[in-house]
Amino acid sequence: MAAIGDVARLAGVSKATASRALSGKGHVADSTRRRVERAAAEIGYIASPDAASLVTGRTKNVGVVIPFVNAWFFGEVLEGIERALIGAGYDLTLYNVPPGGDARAKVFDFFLARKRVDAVIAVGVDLAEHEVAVLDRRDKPVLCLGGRAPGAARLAIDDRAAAQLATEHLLHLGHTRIAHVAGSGAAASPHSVPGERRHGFLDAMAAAGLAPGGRSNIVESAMTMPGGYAAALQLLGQPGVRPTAVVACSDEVAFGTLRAAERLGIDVPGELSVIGIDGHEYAEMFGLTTVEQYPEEQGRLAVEVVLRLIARGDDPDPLPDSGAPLPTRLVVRSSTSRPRR
Amino acid sequence: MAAIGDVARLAGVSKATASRALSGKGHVADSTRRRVERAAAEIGYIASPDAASLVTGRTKNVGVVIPFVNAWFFGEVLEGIERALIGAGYDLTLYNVPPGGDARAKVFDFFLARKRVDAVIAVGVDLAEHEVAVLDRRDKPVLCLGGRAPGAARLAIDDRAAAQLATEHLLHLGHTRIAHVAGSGAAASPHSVPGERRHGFLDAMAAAGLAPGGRSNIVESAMTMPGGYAAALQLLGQPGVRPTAVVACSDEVAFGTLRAAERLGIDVPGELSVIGIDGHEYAEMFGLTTVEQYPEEQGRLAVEVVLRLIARGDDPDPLPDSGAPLPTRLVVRSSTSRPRR
DNA sequence: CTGAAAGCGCTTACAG
DNA sequence: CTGAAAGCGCTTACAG
Repeated sequence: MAAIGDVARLAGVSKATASRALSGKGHVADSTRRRVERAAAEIGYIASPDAASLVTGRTKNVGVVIPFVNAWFFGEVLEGIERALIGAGYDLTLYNVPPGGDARAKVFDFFLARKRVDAVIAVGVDLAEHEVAVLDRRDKPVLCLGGRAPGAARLAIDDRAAAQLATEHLLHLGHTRIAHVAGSGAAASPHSVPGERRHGFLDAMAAAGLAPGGRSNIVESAMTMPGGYAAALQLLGQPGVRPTAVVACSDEVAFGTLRAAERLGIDVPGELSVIGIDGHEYAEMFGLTTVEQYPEEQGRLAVEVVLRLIARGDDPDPLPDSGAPLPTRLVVRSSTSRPRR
Repeated sequence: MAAIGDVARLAGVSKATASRALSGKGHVADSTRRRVERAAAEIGYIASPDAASLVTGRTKNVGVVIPFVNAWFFGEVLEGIERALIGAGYDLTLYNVPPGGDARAKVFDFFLARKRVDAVIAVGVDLAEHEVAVLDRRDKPVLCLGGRAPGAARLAIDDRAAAQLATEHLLHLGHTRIAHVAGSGAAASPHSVPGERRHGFLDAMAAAGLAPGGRSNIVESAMTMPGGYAAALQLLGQPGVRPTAVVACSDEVAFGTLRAAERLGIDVPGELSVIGIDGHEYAEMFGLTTVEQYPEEQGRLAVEVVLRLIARGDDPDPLPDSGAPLPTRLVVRSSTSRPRR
């Protein structure tokens, strides 16, 4: 295909000048630049990124490590990242690393260990020391969105505060028998997203002087709609005193809880208030009160930061970790109300 | 970082031999190979893919053009593609090209026009002649999954047959007043997915001798849960004779229809049967009867085919287009039953 | 402002 | 089976 030599020949200049004219780096006379640009357009020349990477050491490619594609939050983040990257002229190389899968080692030890990306955005995963080390050695910045990695920059909402706010909303309405449908692993991994949210729930309950909860009012489930459905069915179907409100670990879990309530003939919000966390695009349709976060915007922001990290090279700039948590907002809809007396 | 020269020096061989030993191409004495491998492992050497691409002309990278990431079908396909690609040692470069967006031109004219990918998998989009031409000129195979492109290989279910089967299920149960919640653009674009499904509905109705439908029994909506909800609210809320069954264009639309029925106090399946198409992971929870397809498996298959296309080079092999449509299956659950007499 | 030359890190004929 | 050399397509000092 057309190479830069062809453009140079056609424009009657050297390859060096053609390169400078096209990249905009270095001084080139205006008339020369136009001539080169015309020649390039004529033969449909576009520089080979691989050849350029080889000499510049920059690939203009960012790797994204993400545990799920097909879950609302992650899908939104991914779309936000993609849009921002394309806008900046960068490619996005996708590494889907499901929890507990065997793909993970291969991705870190082989794919990411090569020099195919300039940086990595890790979404919702915690990286081990040795995983970061591989990238550090290659001088590849790592940015964590949500998860954590030793020594890496990090962007995240305050999950604990979000769950606390959700719980306080219910307390403020007058609820006292409040249950929490937590994400799986919440109790076992206190620093995971489900763990932090569970803590926020407990914080708020404790501050209100309410029993910080025997196990009875916290159940765990997969953070999906069917997960929430199954868990809520158990929680709400038990004979005996029922909670008057549920803090769901995520909006999807809340949707499942809503459906379980309906199946059991429990009126929402008359007999049961339900609040979620996330700001899922379906929340409005379900009338779900929730603490919103903005994953697409988070993805966009992650790209902004990572591009800065790439640009700064080795400058010991302050990490953006110091920044405040990402924004979050309580949106009240029809799934929560005062408890029926 | 470690380059192949370092490995060669450490192993006491030439770069050529080191390259051959590591790539497994060309003959190398077993003892030499082991020595080279040990040396590579010792200094953590991994070949730079960019340098290799430059000489081989292969990037071991496949581009995926996809209109949405965050919609169940597309997310599943993407995960399937990613898994298969990683398994084969290929990278996946993601190009999210939402319908009507301005990203599309940039992706085809710039990103895909470079030589960064060996092939392109286009999921659920129809490509214009000039879009394929760009890739053809660079000898990049294109595989369409779902959509179409002039001259490109194609993999797809038979959407028309799927909708026809869904409708026949209802007819077989004894329904005659059957409505269709179609996807937007169904009437305007007969060859789009919603268009084909609408046709399948009409085929079945006509074959049963039922009025092929004044506009009254077909409504269009976005192919999402809120879209289906809004459309079904209109459809079912009208005073007058109500349909006894609905063929939803997709499972998500069916979920929305279910929710609309519930809101209107219409019992499913007592007063209304609902069937979807897709086999969404939530279908079981909703008790939704549906015609399943298998997007993750489709993604896997797409990779298999595209890798074959890459390997064959310029051989005029038969395109896999000739193949049968991808598999599909009717799964009956609790959302459909005989109409109440 | 422009050009000749070197070199980024590989792989692949071509000899031996 | 192995090595020396050329070359993939760029960019970037270095001169001028």
